[in-house]
Amino acid sequence: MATHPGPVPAPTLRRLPSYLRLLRSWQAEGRTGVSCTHLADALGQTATQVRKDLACTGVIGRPKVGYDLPELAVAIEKFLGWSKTNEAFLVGAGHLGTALLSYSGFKAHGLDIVAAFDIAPNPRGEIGGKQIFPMSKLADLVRRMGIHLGVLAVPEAAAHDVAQTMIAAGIDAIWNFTPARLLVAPNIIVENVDLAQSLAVLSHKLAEKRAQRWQVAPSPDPTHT
Amino acid sequence: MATHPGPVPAPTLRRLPSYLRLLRSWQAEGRTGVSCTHLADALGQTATQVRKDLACTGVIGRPKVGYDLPELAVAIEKFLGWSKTNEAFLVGAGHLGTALLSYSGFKAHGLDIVAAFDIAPNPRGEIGGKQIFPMSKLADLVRRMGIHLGVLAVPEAAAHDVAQTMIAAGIDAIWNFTPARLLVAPNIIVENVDLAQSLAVLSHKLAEKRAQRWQVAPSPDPTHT
DNA sequence: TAGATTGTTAATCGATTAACAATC
DNA sequence: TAGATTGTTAATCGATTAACAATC
Repeated sequence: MATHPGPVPAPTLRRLPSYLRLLRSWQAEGRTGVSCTHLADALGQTATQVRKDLACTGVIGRPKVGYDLPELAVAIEKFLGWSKTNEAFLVGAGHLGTALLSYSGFKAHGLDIVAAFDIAPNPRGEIGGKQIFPMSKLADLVRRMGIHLGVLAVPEAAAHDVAQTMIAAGIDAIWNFTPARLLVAPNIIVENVDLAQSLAVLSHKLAEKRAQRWQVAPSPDPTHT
Repeated sequence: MATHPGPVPAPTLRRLPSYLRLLRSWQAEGRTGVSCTHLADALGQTATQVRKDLACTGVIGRPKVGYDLPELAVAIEKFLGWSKTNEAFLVGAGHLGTALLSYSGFKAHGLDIVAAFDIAPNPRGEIGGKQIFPMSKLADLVRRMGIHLGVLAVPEAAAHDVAQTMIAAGIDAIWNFTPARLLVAPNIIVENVDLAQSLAVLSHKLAEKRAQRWQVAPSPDPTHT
């Protein structure tokens, strides 16, 4: 490991999945090597940034040649913590919970939702091959199965109470799909999937575009008259 | 408007929804005024940052008093483009599409999904009160209803083709829930909801925590022996 | 009034980009 | 070899934080 570790910038962490995704798709096409320029071109970024981002994985590239593709892919996965599987419990088997339970792509990202909980579990008791338990069983099963991660997909009004229940049972980290901002102890990890944030960016851009459309016609450019 | 506009930093844009959310909840409790300190304390940020973020709304606060709460809330909504409703079509009425169609919270954020499309529309033809049409009707309805925004919730493999179909039909902006990175013309707005990115942050933190746990016991601190 | 809070300018911090020697 | 690409250091850029005069 050439570079001393140090804390990895959050933007780097958020870009790594896109590199990995591309590497895996190229690997499927039979490629065995890759350079920063390849990655940068495909993602609309600079080669320097890609190179710096990849440094945190500890993989050493060779001048003129680039990186060994499979080695790099494995190193990114390892760095992200995707080579070890995190078993998780999901709470809230509504529409969104059902979608998350049914999505098969998480296992490639080190996530395995092993069971779900709901105040009113569906009588058939199963979604996407995962069993649905009543909330009353949560604490006991968290302990017995040594679960550290909870996926929160309940209605907003229940978010805080359910999060407290999860934490009391021993859950360490919460992937929060509700709009609620959870107030938790500093040793608890919370990662919010905030659709409002995403909508803010999207609709502000849309509003700007709308404004531009109206601005073009009204005032004819004086330099051309 | 005291400050000249200029482009708003993206981080500011992403923080505005959290201010608005808090303001609305305080408004429901009957408060009528608010200071940057209140907001900052509640959100674990600095008052200076809140003040600078709010500047883009054009609302003027009064020293010692703070801001008029309803005025500020309305101004943020206006700035984000949430006071005008964007009508959208959703494509892909699977589990995730169903969840998005059924969620009632989007209307507060200027989004109204008015209909959905699928290659194999459910025979009952309706989810969350929204009609489901076959894909073949998409282009015609986009034009007739003047739709600018598409919500993409199809399987990854179909993402690119469906996006092209949307754009060809006249859609301007895509809220992309698939893991695919869409290659589109620069005038098309794409906002990705990237769960892999979110999982990267989450599982890297979990991996770090796991590593810390093992590092504590093995090497006893030499300064205490 | 005095103290709290504003708007804004200057200083700091962190991340991105550019430059470049080393090298396969 | 010559040219492309690496790892790393320095320069730039942008966002956050600190400082402070103005003021209700």
